[in-house]
Amino acid sequence: MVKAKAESQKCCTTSEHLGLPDVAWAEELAKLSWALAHPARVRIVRLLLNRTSCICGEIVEEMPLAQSTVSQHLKILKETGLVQGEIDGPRVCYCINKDAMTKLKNLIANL
Amino acid sequence: MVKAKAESQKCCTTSEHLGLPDVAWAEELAKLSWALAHPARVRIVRLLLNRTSCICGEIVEEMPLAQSTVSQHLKILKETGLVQGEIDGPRVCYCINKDAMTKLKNLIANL
DNA sequence: GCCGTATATCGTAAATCGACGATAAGCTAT
DNA sequence: ATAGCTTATCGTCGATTTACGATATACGGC
Repeated sequence: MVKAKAESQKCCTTSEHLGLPDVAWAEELAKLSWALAHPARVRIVRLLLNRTSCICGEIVEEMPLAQSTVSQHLKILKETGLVQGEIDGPRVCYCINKDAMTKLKNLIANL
Repeated sequence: MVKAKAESQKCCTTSEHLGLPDVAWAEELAKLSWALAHPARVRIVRLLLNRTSCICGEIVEEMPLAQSTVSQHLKILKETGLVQGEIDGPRVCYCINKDAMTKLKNLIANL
């Protein structure tokens, strides 16, 4: 995801976004956009938004993908912060991280 | 980008988004998100939004990337429809496609 | 303890991405 | 038409993504 190298380059402009310098801001938005850059992940997010919470197994059932593949997509969504999962006995309950969702929406809306 | 196979699977829910069935909607959003899933492309979009128009050469100068690499990113942005370029003599003038931009913002806002 | 269920991780293979330099293609002016 | 500038495309390479099955891990119940 091309981290670092941020300070060695000029910004496109001097404008700032949500308090971030341009380069960091671009990376922030790119990271969140990337989380939604696959139809499966979009559908997972959509699913979670509909239900407010959802155990992993339900997600797998809704998707035409193997369990391990879905688990990988969930991992990506967790890493970007859009989704969080908490352990509930033998299963895992996933839900949307509303703060991250809001941040994404703001970043896009203020483009 | 996992095309096709759309009709053989149930939707996550019966809800619809901007008139699209869930699967097509997910692919649409994923495609647009993917366009912004790289910091360089985010910065290009940002640059074009600031200036209302910009020749290719200016974009290249602002980016710490080779001309061919920038050209590839521009190609991706054109393919997703976010950006359009019109030929102006020996150079190419790029600008944002406001319709596509609006669509992206709506898709994200209505998530 | 041991078993069954649920989820994560590993290992692997194919496809795609992202970067670059080199080269082609398009236009203008001489 | 040739020369020069601008942009696109090609070819290549390494890194990353995406997918899967197989395996490991974690938990609750017997």
